[in-house]
Amino acid sequence: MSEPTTKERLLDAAEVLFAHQGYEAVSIREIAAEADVNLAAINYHFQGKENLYVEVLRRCLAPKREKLLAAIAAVEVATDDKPKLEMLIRAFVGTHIEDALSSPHGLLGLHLMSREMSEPRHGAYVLVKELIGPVRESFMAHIRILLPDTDEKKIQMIIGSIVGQFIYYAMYWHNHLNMLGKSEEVELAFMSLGDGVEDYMANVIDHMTRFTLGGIKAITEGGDA
Amino acid sequence: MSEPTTKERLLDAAEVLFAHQGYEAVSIREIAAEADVNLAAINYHFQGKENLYVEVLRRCLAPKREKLLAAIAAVEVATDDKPKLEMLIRAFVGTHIEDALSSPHGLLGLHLMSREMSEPRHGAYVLVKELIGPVRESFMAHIRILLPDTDEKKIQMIIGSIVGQFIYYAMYWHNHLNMLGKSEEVELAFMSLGDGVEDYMANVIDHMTRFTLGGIKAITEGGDA
DNA sequence: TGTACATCAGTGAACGCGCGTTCACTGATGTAC
DNA sequence: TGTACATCAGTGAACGCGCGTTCACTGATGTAC
Repeated sequence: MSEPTTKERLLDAAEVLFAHQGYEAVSIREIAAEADVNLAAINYHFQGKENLYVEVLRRCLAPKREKLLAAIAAVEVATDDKPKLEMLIRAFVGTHIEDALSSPHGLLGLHLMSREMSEPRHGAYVLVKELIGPVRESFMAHIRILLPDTDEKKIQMIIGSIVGQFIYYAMYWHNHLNMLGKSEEVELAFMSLGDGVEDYMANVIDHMTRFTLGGIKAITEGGDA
Repeated sequence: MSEPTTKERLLDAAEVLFAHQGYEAVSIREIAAEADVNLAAINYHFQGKENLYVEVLRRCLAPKREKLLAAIAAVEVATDDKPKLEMLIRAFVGTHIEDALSSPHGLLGLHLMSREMSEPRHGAYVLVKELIGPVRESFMAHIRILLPDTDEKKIQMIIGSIVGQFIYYAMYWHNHLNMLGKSEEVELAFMSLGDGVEDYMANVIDHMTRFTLGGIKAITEGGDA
């Protein structure tokens, strides 16, 4: 492949920095230095820091959306003799976790979702809605079919419980990585983290799938209230 | 009561601002203006913005810890003919949610926990460990007794699932409030929010208790893996 | 083929602003002798 | 009781710094005639 253009190098550098430190904590001087590019090039190519951020997000949320939609759709065509609800939950949770922990792209997307959750600032959150919204719709549609007698409110709460969990578990891993570098005397580790990222992901996916299925069962089988 | 001192007014103003906007987004000029106090008074009384933040946190996390420890302890002395696990979960989740949504104190504490989760910056997170750590220990000890044959790893994951959920639900409400003011055309509302904060809290506590109990059942009754 | 002009990627230096912080100061209250 | 000094809460103005952004510019490539 040919060597990346200035614009691409800026996007690459910005992605890593934003993913690890968040929007405000990164200065465009850092980004320019990391990309080995002139400071003014950022404004030349992106007309400002904000817009660079949006472009970085667009570039990392789009593949995430495709992966998730594909994973959800794959459940549809699976053989009928397996419990579809479990497959659906595992596909949704697994794809999210793996995407978030396997690449800076994924980490950034997650960081953003988490960030927008606690402070929905700039136009960035419109992007989140735009790119992640369809995934949510698709997932909800499948859940509705698999849990036909469950009212909308319960379904929304179930999804809230799932999203809350995986954001927490993914952020937990992310912090673990960050803390390793700083090596202060304090330990963040509430949970043991398993043996490497592969091990951690497998544990989390398995736990979340079982826990969530149990939760759904408890929510849907009782009387409505 | 006597009129609050300059120091107290600074703490009060800083608490509200930090709780709603986070640490970096608030300038000490805003705080001083809101407290109707001279700018330099912040450094006179607190030797810097960072330390003011820490003092605000200390003031709001300490009562939170006491409430939570009391709620957990209350389960211990309850009559024996009720399911203790459900009481414990409900007490933990309910106290957290109610504290977080009923006062700026609580909201700030939650915001911090969430913030430290995604970016464990300054010494503030040491405070979180110090003040919230004992709550976690107490909760875990009770869980261990109620689920005697469950290994430590599973218990840690269960707590992760609980904490992830309530941070998500509390932040969701918080964002809802923030968005109301801005009134952009976009809607944040993935979930319907119920009729006021009382209604929302009741719904969330009920949902989370049932969902979590179901999840715990599913995790603990199957074979180990 | 040669000249004139337009477009475009990239550059170096500076600008203006808001930030947290500092400093010399005031005026009131308390304390020692 | 009176004087001298120390302590303390609070003040107004300025400082230095890093930030995102702007501006005039260069040099290379493409296009028209």
